[in-house]
Amino acid sequence: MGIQESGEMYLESIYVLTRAKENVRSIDVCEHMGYSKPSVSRAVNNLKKTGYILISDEGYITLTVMGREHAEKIFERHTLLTELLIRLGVSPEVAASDACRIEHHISDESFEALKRHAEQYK
Amino acid sequence: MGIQESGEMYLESIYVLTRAKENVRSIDVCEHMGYSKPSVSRAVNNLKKTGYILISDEGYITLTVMGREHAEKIFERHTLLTELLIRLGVSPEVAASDACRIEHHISDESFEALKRHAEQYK
DNA sequence: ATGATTAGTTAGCCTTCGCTAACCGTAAAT
DNA sequence: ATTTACGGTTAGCGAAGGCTAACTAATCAT
Repeated sequence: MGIQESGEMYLESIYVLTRAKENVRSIDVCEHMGYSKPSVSRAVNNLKKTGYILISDEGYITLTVMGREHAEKIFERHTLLTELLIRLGVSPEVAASDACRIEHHISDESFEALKRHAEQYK
Repeated sequence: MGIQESGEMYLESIYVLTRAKENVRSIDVCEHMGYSKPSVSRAVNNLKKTGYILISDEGYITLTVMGREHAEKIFERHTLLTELLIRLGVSPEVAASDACRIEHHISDESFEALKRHAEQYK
C-alpha cells in the first residue's frame, strides 16, 4: 500500500509547514489545506501508520526520514513544474495549481527528463 | 457537474475506438479499458446523461458534438504530451502512461503554453 | 472555580468508481 | 425447439476521501 495522491498532498503540506514554523500540529494542516479537522485527523493517522510521520504526545508532527524524502521529492516536482510553466508564459497562480496536480502524476523518468530540459534552457 | 477524470478516460476510449472501427459498443470499451461490464455500463450511462454521447437502440455509441469536442481536446493533450516527453528522452511506454494521467490535470492555459513551446523547438 | 476556547477523535453520512454475482433478452447454433 | 453465447443491467460490496455533529480533554480567562 503505497501513498496516494491525497496522502502526498498532506505530506507536502506538513513539509511546507515544517519549513515555515517550529511546531506543526494537525490544526495547522487544517488551516493550510482548508480541510476539516476529522479529514485531517484521519489523513494524518494514515501517514503515521504508513511510517511517513511521527506524532508526539503533545500532537506535534514530525517527518520520518522516509516522510521527509518523499515530501522533498514531491516538493521539488512542485517548484520545478511551477517555475517551468511560468517560464513558458503561464500565470503564476495557474502554474502553481497545475503543478500541484501534475506533481502526483508524473513518473521519475519523465520528471528527470523535464528537469534536464529545464536546466538546458536556463 | 462537469466531467471527471474517469469520465474523460471513458470518453477518450470511445473516441479512439470510433476512429478505429465503425460501430462502438460498451463491450468494446470493456475490452479496450480492461474494466468490467457493470463499470462500463454505469460510466457510459453517465456520459449519456451528461450529454457527451448517444446510445442507439442497438447499443451503438456515438459522440455528441460536445462529446467529440471534449474527446478531441483530451486526445490532443494525450498525443502532444506523449510526443513531447518522448522528445525529451522518455521511453514511449512511460511517456504514454504519464501523458494519460497528466492530460486530465493540465489547464488550457498551461497546455497552450506547452504547445507553443513544443512548436518552437520542432 | 467555573465557564469558554482549543485540539483532536469518534461516529456516521455521501460520492466516486472499481468489483462480483446474478439476471434479462436477443441471436446463433445444434 | 431448445440450448448456448453474447451484451447489457441490477443489486450490492468495498475502499478512498471529503463532510457534519457531537464528544473528550486540556488549557485559559474571569
